[in-house]
Amino acid sequence: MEADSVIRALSALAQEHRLAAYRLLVQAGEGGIPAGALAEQLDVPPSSMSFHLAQLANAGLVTQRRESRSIIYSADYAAMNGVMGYLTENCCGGVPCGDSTACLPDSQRKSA
Amino acid sequence: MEADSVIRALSALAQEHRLAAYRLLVQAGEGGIPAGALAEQLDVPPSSMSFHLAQLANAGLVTQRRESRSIIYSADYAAMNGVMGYLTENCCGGVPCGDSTACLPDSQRKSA
DNA sequence: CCGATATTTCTATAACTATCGAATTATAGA
DNA sequence: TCTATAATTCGATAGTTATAGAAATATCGG
Repeated sequence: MEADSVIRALSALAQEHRLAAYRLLVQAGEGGIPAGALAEQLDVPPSSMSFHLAQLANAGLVTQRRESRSIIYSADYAAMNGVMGYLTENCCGGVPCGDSTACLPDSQRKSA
Repeated sequence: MEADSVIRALSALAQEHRLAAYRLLVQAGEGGIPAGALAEQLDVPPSSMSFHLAQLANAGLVTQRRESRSIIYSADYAAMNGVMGYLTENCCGGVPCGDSTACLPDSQRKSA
């Protein structure tokens, strides 16, 4: 992962409504949440929500799929892990440290 | 950790020079790096670097200490871990997942 | 105290970002 | 096709952030 895409991801998350939406999506898992439901839960007008979701999608943090009239957003865990890995890379001056940052939905988990 | 301080931390990191500076500090460990050395390594004018370091400090991501004429900045690992924990909280819809995000310098490590 | 070094604060300007109503596009059911 | 629902794009405005030179502050050695 390179600096530029990490910056886009961090910028995307650095906003009240987007951070809140993203966390709901992270917690929702693979099923995702439709745009309208996010707008309602966060009490943000649909056009604003759409703007924010577009930023998250553009940053690669979420994916979208149409399902009938709804557009369902879900968190992309790989992107999140990439960002966290970038931040902790070679941390602590070479001292070994427990920086295993990993969060995967069931389907992407390596069978142990 | 609450939303507001996480947003400040993410905003602080969502900028080319600050992200680069922060990573150098993360890698430098507890010894830290003086402001001038960061400005030089990143090829940023001192006044701009100072502005950016102030943002990182304000977000709680770095600490500063004076040492003779220099001001030495170091990464605050606890803050970084707080941010990552906030992002991954309750991830993956309740499915247990390896989201142990932790990065500590030697001195803050719990003796196992 | 003086000159040199290290860094910050001030100031102005340019560029970017958020907001949200209105208009538009896409889908579904009768 | 008509109507309702779901979401996005457009457009104007307000607010925030980055930039970097010049001036100010702090520290050190002699």
